[in-house]
Amino acid sequence: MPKVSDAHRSARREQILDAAIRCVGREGFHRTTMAHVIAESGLSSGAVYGYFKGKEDLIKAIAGRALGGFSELLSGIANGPAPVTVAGAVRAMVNEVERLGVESDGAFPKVVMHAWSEAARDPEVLRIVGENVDRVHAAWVEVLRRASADGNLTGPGRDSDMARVLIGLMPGFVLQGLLLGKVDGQQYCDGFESLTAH
Amino acid sequence: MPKVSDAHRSARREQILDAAIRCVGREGFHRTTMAHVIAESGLSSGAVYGYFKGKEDLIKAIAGRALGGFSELLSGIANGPAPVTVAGAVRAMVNEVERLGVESDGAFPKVVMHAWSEAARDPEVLRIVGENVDRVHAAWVEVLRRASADGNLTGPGRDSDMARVLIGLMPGFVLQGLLLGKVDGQQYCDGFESLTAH
Amino acid sequence: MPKVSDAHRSARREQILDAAIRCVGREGFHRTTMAHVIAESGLSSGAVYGYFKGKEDLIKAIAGRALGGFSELLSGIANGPAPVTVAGAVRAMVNEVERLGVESDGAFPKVVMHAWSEAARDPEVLRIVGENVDRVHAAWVEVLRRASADGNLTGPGRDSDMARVLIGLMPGFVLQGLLLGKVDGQQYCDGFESLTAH
Amino acid sequence: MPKVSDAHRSARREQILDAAIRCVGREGFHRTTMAHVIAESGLSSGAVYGYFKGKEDLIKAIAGRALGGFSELLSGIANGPAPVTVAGAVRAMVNEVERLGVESDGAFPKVVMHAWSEAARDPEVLRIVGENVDRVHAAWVEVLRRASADGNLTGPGRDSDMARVLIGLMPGFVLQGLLLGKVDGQQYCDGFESLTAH
DNA sequence: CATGAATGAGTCTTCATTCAT
DNA sequence: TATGAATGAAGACTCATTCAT
Repeated sequence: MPKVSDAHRSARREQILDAAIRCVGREGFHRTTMAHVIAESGLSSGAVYGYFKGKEDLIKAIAGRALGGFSELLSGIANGPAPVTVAGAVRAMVNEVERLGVESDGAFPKVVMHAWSEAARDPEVLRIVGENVDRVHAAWVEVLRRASADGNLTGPGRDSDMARVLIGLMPGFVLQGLLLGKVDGQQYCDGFESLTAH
Repeated sequence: MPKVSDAHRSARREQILDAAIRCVGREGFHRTTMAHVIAESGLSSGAVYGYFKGKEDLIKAIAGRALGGFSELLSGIANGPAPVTVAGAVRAMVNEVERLGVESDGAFPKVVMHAWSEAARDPEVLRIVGENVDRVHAAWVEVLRRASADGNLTGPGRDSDMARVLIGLMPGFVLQGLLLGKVDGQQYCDGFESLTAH
Repeated sequence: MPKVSDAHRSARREQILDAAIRCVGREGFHRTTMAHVIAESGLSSGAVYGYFKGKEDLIKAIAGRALGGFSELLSGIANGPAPVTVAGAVRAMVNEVERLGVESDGAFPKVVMHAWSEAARDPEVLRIVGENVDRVHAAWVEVLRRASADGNLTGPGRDSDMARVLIGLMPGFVLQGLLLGKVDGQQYCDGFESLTAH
Repeated sequence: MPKVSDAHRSARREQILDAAIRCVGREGFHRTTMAHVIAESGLSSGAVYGYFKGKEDLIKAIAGRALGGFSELLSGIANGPAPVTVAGAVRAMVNEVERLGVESDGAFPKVVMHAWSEAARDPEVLRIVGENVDRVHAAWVEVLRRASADGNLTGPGRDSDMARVLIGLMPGFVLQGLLLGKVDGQQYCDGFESLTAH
């Protein structure tokens, strides 16, 4: 089938990437074999290699996706119409993690965890994940400034440092969700509010 | 009766485990081969297999170690002589992470990350890591109670929920330390204090 | 009746064959992939397969070309107007090898070498190359007879045996040209004359 | 079986190399698969890879062997007790080629051909084969000088140039032996003598 | 007719584990 | 007990060829 449209090519790439994400959610990057991905995608090995140069390429593509939307989410809040509180933004972040987890049938938090682990050994993945985290950091800083402007963050303190801690809430939540089956997002947010609003 | 003393056996086990941790710090669990561990330990393959049943056994032993001392650290604070604040305990935890990182020549945070990732796919590792996290959770609850008793935690809120968030500070710190080279522990603590003490 | 003229078909075949020869000159028969040939020819895979049944067919076509013109060259000398000497014919052969090497940008001697190597394992190629060599042998016999008739070959000896040796001068020259960068044709001819005319 | 003697290791290497040579004699370098070599050697894949780094390593080892003994043969003649003639040395060379062909059950000339072909595309093999040819060239020069000293080579001419031609007699003989089933060594030598002693 | 995406058998290579010495 | 050579089941990737469009 020659002369395939760009849309078709791009749909095929997604198809493979989705299959790969399901596999990685089950087995991690290194126990996922190309044969698994190939079978899960419903394509032939040759076809998969036509869309991704190899396993590393696939891993990098997955890592790039793993933390895709969070900076947008936070930026959206920071620049949205509603008054902004830090606790509210945390709640939105936690809700998004839970939503993605359900949507992906549990794969999302595992894939994210594997991506972080992979970043610890592969400089390319490190760069990709690091850039994502930088974007999220910038978005948290925006949120903090807006919260401050809205009068909901009265104390002193460098936004950059606080943003670091706020970023850390996600790995903390994801990890515990993974380890303990299901950490209740509501309770996590309550815990955060209790700590910050005593 | 064994020909070698238990102390000798135990020292050999440590020797292998230390070698394996260095390897895993470099390459992760699945890219670390038994040949790497064998070479790094300076023993023969037969010898290594005399102390560990196989690679899985080694992985589980590493995972068991990865988060070993934190519950004791926090319990010590909770039951220590000095007045306790949450921020102070966070500071102690962050210091400990930094100390272990330096002591292990950078391997510690990476190994921890790999252990969490592995917990996402291996139920055995999940159990081991989960138990560790449970102990840390219990220790944070102790810290919170003591801080409350010392009059340093005035607000309402369930200790259990707050402990979840406090646990989460470690993955957050470890991850960012990994991704961004070196997150300054001092700034991380400052950020936490700013968020909580506005 | 074909929609494209025979001349067009034939030109396309040449185009593909030339591309394939360049590829084989670079990588040999077995490391040259059809994808290489397709890219080098500027056609589509379907087009290439329209002109050649497959890779084997292409290999045989190249092998058939590799030693094409030498029997004609020698026959031409044997039946030409000028007085014939063996040394002169050798010189003509060496010149032709050098000319083809330059013309093909270095591909010719390599392709010839690969064709001989392939003849050692593929009976079809063996037949093709063997027939070529037989023709060259017959042409050398013609040359020897003419040289004899011209009074330039005085000794006894079976023409057939001498022709075998004379054929061998080409592989010897091609091989050394390949291995040693560039064997000077002049010196090679001088060496031959020195050996034969002491 | 640990602690194997060097002799054992070296015997195993030979065992693998011999198996590989038989395979290459049948199928050439690139159609010989590692699986063929492994089966022919009677060892496991892991064992073969314990003695050779990979297929390339095996190819280079074979190429290094292909033309091993000829410089020694010629040097031996040049420095031997008997009076030396060029024709006699050619006869010895031809006999050696025939002997090796018989000894290897026909593999030798084919492997040599494949090695030359491979030298045309792999710089490493080129170096190995080129060094061998250089040694043979030096040995032919020795032969020519000795023949001269013995009064059996009366004409002028540069030894180096004549040696080039004499080297070329081998590829010529090997190739024709391959292409035409069996070129008679006796007749080849007769042809050479007729050409040089008219 | 031409195109080039898709196929899938076939290759090289690795590595956890065993066991004869 | 200690050794390390040997095993062989996977695993990642390639490439000649086909055929739907």
